[in-house]
Amino acid sequence: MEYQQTKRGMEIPRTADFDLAQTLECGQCFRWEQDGQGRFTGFAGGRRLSIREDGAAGTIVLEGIHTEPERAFWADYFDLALDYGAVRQQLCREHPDLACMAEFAPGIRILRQEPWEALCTFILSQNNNIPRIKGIVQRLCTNFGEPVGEQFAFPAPERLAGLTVDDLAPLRSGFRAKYLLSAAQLVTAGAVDLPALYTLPMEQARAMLRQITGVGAKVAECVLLYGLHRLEAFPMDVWMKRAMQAFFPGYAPEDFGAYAGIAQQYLFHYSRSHPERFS
DNA sequence: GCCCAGGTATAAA
DNA sequence: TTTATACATGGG
Repeated sequence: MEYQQTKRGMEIPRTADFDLAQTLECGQCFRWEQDGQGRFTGFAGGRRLSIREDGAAGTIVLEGIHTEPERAFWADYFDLALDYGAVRQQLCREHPDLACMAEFAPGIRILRQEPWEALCTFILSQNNNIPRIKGIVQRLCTNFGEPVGEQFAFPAPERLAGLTVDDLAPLRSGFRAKYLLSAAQLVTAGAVDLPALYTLPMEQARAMLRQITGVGAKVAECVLLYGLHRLEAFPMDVWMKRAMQAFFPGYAPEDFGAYAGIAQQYLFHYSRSHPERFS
């Protein structure tokens, strides 16, 4: 996706392929907040960003982004190199029943988040709601992360590996605290090799993640999709199982191919928009 | 107060 | 291999 540089920062076209709210509020990330005017401020990779739509200019503005390394970082984070419009068309062509569903989240993009942060946040997400997950993640950063300007970076696994459940009490994360420690310990010890997950065959990658206590099928799939950008991953929860049975009987996730994760998002948002069809 | 959250570990069928 | 329950906590 092309961009232009202006006084305000980096600007990219506001097309149907990139919707900030759909992308940042869909439950794939937990460190973005919207102010009253549609401006999202978030934190990733030790960097802070405010991003908003400018309807008049027809652009999405990455405010204050003026250097090449910053541009490169956020272009990668928002996955600007992938043509989501083309992917959407391909998916809808191969699976016609997806066409009407894609209308409910056409501008969603799969962020390239850091694997460790995604692992932790999806462990925290289980049997939980987004507002509270955000609160726990914020307390995790302020209590154990390195200060970066006025914010705090996400704490490294080594920082957490030596802690106890009692140490994590300030997070108020409940039963998930012990899961967080299991993840930190296995990652620090090397039993869970996060960089290897980028290229390992999916089944091996899943098995590696599931060594962690508290990482089941759903969390492992979320980590692979949202943390490793393995777009063939297909997080399967109760809703998704019902949606699959209702609309794609006999389908397996892998039938959606290399972009199953994006198809999953269309299906998920569609099913959430039509709860009456699943009662 | 009550219900529930994009689950998982564990113990029974 | 499938089905029930506890789990910690707090948002709505």
